[in-house]
Amino acid sequence: MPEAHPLYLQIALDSPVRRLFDYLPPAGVAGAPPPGVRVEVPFGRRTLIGVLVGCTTRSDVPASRLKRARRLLDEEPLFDAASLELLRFAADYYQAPLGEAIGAALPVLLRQGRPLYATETRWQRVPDAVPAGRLGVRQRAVLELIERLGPVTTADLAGLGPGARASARLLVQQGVLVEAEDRSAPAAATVTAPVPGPELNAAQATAVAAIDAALGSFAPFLLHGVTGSGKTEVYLRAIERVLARGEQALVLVPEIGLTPQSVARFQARLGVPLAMLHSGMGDTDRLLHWRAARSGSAGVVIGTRSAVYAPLPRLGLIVIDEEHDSSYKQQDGFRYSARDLAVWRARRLSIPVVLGSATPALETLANVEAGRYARLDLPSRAGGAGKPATALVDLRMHPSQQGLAAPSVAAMARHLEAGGQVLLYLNRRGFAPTLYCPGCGWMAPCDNCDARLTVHGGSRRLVCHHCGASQAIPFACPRCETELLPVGQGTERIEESLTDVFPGVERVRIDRDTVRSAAEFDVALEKVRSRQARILIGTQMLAKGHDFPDVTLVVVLNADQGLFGLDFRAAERLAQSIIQVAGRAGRASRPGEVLIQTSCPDHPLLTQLLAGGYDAFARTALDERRHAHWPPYTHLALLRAEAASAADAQAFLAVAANLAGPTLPRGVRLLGPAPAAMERRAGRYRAQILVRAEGRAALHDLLRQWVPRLDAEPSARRVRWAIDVDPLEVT
DNA sequence: AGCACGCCGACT
DNA sequence: GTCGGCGTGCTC
Repeated sequence: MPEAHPLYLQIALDSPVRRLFDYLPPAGVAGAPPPGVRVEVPFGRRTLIGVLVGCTTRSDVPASRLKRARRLLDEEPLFDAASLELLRFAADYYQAPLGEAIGAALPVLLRQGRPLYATETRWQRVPDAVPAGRLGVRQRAVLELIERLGPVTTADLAGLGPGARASARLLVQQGVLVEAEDRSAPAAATVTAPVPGPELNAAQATAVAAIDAALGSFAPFLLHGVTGSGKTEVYLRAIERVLARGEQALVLVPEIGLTPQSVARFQARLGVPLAMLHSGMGDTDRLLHWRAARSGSAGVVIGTRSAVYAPLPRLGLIVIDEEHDSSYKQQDGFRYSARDLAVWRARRLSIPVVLGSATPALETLANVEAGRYARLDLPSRAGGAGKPATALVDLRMHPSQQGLAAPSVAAMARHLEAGGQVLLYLNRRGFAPTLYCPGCGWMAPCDNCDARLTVHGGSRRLVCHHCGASQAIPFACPRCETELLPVGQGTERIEESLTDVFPGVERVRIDRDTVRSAAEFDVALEKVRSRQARILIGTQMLAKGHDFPDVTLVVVLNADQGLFGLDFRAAERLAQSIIQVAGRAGRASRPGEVLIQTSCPDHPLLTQLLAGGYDAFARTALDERRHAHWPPYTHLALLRAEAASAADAQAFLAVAANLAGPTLPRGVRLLGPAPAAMERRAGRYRAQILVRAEGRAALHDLLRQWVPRLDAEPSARRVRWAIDVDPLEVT
């Protein structure tokens, strides 16, 4: 019978083609399946699994070229309407194919076609079917078991010993048994008695009350509290209220912050089943936890960036811990900000969202300033530890000896003498950042990048921190044969020089070279906690999340690196690092001390930070941003291109600039095309156009016309290009 | 992104 | 003669 109305399925496919694809419904499917179900379709010469996002009776593609979908994989949608809307918004906002956004939201195994629900195989008799030939012992045993119990599961068969499953399969082949996949009952949720939390201080109680009063409506909060002020306790109390209403909570944490200990703390305090979503988990685990979130059996989901898409049928609160953390922005492929999408999701669902940080992003502070977010302050450190005394060490007056100025060494001696631990922070790994020839001025360059090679002593190699290339350290200058000199300080060199400065004092270095896995991190942390190590040397890794209760002195070895960064966010990042790393000091009863080594002690950023803390710094920095027309007072998108030749990349961007149109939307400007700060990287030449807009709507008006034109542009195929909306780095 | 087709160099 | 290099083009 011919169909009365043609019905086409609009399918989102995880393919870089920024388009939906129309298909005829699978054979035997009548009516419109619900959006959100997975569909297996032929695509070119391959078979892909996509997600149905809508049905239509008209298609731009001639009917003769439409293929028929193979089959539906689901009876019910994987995403509810609100989740699908979030994904549509994300794809539109970040100019990504919807299929790519959906791909980010789905566990790998579901993308590969694994069933939505956990299933269990059951075997049962085919009525009246008789075995064709003689049966083996094991096959008879299987049939007898089914005679007694009815349909049996794998677990039942296991009692018959090994090989019972194979026997059952043989019987299926003979037509005596049939095999069915049944939805298995979800594993019983483990519920423990909640452990009561500590007494709240006044500020904490106020914060909890404010969040509690907002439950059931959209209300964004900035929970601003210094390290150790008890933000987590506020999250926990707020989540308790949410759970009491029969709702679920979503907690986003930075990549490094999701440790078994922090999950265990949530689990113990709340006493509800908790799902965890983390990129480090195996595919099977991820699927199990995703299912627990979707079924509602998990009361709380705690996860990193991609957990913002977790399916939560009764979501009542979102928490974003360390909201300023850059790991919330995906830096490749589908470049979304989990923090910003979380706020959007909260608005869509009319629920509160809590952004916690000791060093909020300037964007977030601007939202507070504009009255869009309510601010909740946790001023004092829980446990009453005082603010650390912070001072600058002027490197012009006290030249550093192997990275350490005399006042820093004296302070270290004092704190070690008093039984404290010392933390040295230097955001530069390796032995020395340059290998220099005093004879002719040559500095070992990377062959593939516009960068110098870093000297690594441990491996006795020169390593490029941008492309990963490495080579043996040359014995002498290749140009003039003079003996070469490592110049500058890396964490490795600092650690080595401490042998002379503090002989016999045990130390531990924590950076990507010494700590490659979570297990190694735990070993290093244990050395610190057990006080076996007295001095810690480390990079950014040390500034995030982990507490070092016995550290009483923090030395920031080189603040100058961040003072003159090319990126407009360099100062913000430096201030955040300093405050975060300083927060590691003096957590216990002992007062902490922080020293910041710099050649520019008069730099306003540093003086502001010292005199008025992060808030004072932020006010100044926001003023500067306003005057310089940077975010959060403007909105950015970055079109990056890279190609084997500099000319190709530049040529494409010149075409791209023209494609933006003779008249740009009001308030929109194109800055560039210009070469990237490091033009050559990993052997490819990079260039970019920065789009700056007064208003977000105007920016997106441009992007929605521009990006499809770039897609259609033939010369675009000669380069790799990508668009980054709200980029974190613009250099 | 895959996966084809297609048109020019070094090997059995 | 053909194996295979990666340029160009398409996927409902």
